[in-house]
Amino acid sequence: MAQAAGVSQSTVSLVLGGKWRGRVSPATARGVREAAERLGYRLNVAARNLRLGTTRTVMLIVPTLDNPFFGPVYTGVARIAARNGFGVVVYPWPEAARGDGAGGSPDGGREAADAERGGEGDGANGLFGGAREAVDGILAMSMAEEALRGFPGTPAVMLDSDPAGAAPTVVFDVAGGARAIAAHLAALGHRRIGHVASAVDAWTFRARGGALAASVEALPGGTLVRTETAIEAGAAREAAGRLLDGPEPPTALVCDDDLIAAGAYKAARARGLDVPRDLSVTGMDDVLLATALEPELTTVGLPAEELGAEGMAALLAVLDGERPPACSLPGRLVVRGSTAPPRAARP
Amino acid sequence: MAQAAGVSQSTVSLVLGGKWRGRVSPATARGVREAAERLGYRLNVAARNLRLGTTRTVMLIVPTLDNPFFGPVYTGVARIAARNGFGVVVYPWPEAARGDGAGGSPDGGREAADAERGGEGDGANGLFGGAREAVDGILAMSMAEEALRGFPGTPAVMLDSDPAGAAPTVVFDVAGGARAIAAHLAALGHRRIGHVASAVDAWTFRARGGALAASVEALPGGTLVRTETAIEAGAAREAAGRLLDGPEPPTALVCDDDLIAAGAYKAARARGLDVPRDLSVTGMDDVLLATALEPELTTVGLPAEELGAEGMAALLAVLDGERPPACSLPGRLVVRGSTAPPRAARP
DNA sequence: GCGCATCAGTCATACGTACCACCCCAGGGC
DNA sequence: GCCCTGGGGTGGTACGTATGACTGATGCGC
Repeated sequence: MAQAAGVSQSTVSLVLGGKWRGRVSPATARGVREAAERLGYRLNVAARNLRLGTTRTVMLIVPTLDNPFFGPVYTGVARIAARNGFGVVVYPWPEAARGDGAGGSPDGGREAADAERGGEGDGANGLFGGAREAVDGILAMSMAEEALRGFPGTPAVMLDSDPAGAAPTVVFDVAGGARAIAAHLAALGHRRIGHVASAVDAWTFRARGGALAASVEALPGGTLVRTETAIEAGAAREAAGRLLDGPEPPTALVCDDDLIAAGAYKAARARGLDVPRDLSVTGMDDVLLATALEPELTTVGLPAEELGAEGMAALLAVLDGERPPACSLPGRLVVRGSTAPPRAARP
Repeated sequence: MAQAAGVSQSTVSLVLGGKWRGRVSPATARGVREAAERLGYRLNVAARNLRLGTTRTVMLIVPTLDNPFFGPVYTGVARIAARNGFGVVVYPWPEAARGDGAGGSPDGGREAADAERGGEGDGANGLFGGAREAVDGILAMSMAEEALRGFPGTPAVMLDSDPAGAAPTVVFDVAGGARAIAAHLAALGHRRIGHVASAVDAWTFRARGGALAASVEALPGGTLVRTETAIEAGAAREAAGRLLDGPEPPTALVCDDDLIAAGAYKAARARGLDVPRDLSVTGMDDVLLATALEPELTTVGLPAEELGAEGMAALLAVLDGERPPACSLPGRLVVRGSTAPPRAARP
């Protein structure tokens, strides 16, 4: 390439690296670029990374791609990253989110494959997957801190995760959201409230449940009945059904997220209950589904894109050697058609 | 590190790289691993990538993270990749999917940022973002082939994209799915059918629309009325409404995906029409939403995970220098509660 | 005409790994 | 005692880039 352009390798690096101003004449620079274009030559990323000791790329770890909620989070991250010359790569890591294998390396089945090919645990830590590990920083969304153990020494910020940990965090004020829902239902006259909780063992759900329980119990005459549900379709419906079929069924169901609320709708319909006349239902997250349901769902909207942006900003601070303060973003109660006064409170 | 373990750098590389069997004694190998553990030492990924000229990582490009449909696709890709010692990284690239900027580099705002910092287009092609570009192969989901222009020379397989292109493809048989829906509605007695099409200009939607139109027009007395909708919430409702408010409204609405179908439900309800008694509605994709709706949606389930797995297998073949044959995966019509004979056909 | 500054570019080196070629040593056959 | 073999390990080099130190040429002030 260098001789194709009639210059030295240094000059090629200068030009293609974009820092030629004042060192290389515009004419020469143009010549180099044209030669590169002609030959389809591009700078070798691995060599650059090695030389610079940096990749200017961060990794966003998410529990799954099945949840559209992470879309806007990525958007926020990518926006701030781009503005600062960073790239973003997404790494879905369900094992870490579920807790199994969170202590291990981020290789998932790779180690198994390694062993299969005769490795029998030699490498000890996952060695394959260059690009995935070659990042300057990590944003871990809805994860336990153990998830970071696979990346010792890599700067990290936790999103929507327990702020009590060692790593800096940016979280939603999910407790505030839960309190807002409780206050809304209390104002409508509800006292006997059901909580259809997510079975996922994550800080965000623990925090929602805790705040909800505290709010309801502080209510005169308030009682909370609780059940858990997996995310599989149908499971939420069954779980909500358990509460509705119990003695003294609740007049309102608070669901840990919007998808669970959809299950609650179906449980209500199956029992001939009208939402919201016979049963109020609330969700959390305000994803597209919330307005696709009939009636539209009362829920708490969480600023997902802002979370991503704040998280990336915090990570940039960490990379600059600073220690960003913990950050909590408030949600917003969105009252739609799924909540109303309980039957008994009406004339 | 080498002297900490009392061996040469070569031996460290051998041991940590996992190919020491027969070259290093087990005792020495253990010593090296212990020293590495003690020092928190790990092999440098960038150096390895440079030396080997490979990263054993592939990139899955998706149009957006907002759509849960891509979750299972990733799962399928990751499964096959892991089995073969490859890592997978996800790169959401909305600009490419929309067609604007598809001819450019995969840098999105990065070039803008570059210019901002004084680059004024010098680098020409995106130079930042080491990890994102350092991949051995690309799987591009629901993309136009132009999206690959940003990665000249990188082996690629297109998923759910126009099979007429130069790159190998793995697609859903969306045309077959559309025909199955048309046949189902025809069997129920529907003749006047509305098509609420996605405004996204992608092969998959063009193929759906084309097959549907052909099927309906082949029907004795069959007519198809068509409208387009954006993905924004509410837009689908409005679009469906346009068809329902026209002269001689259709007795069935075929929607390009499940989310659009949810909008159609709302349009029907707003007009006092019962689904499926007054109006049949169908979707496509069979995402979770399909069973969250009431009534549950008749739709076509697409084998998303299988698509990912087949795609990754095809990419591995390409990396081996082979030329995998085009592959088309059939969908499966799932008849649920949203379709029924039209009113006129009933006694 | 001379010294000095500036411009345009090159040289040489280091980044950390993988692996070929080599070396050393112990043991064994004869 | 000598050659051979093979196991166990090391030396040295190349991968392609970025960059500080250096060089040669040109222009300019005096």
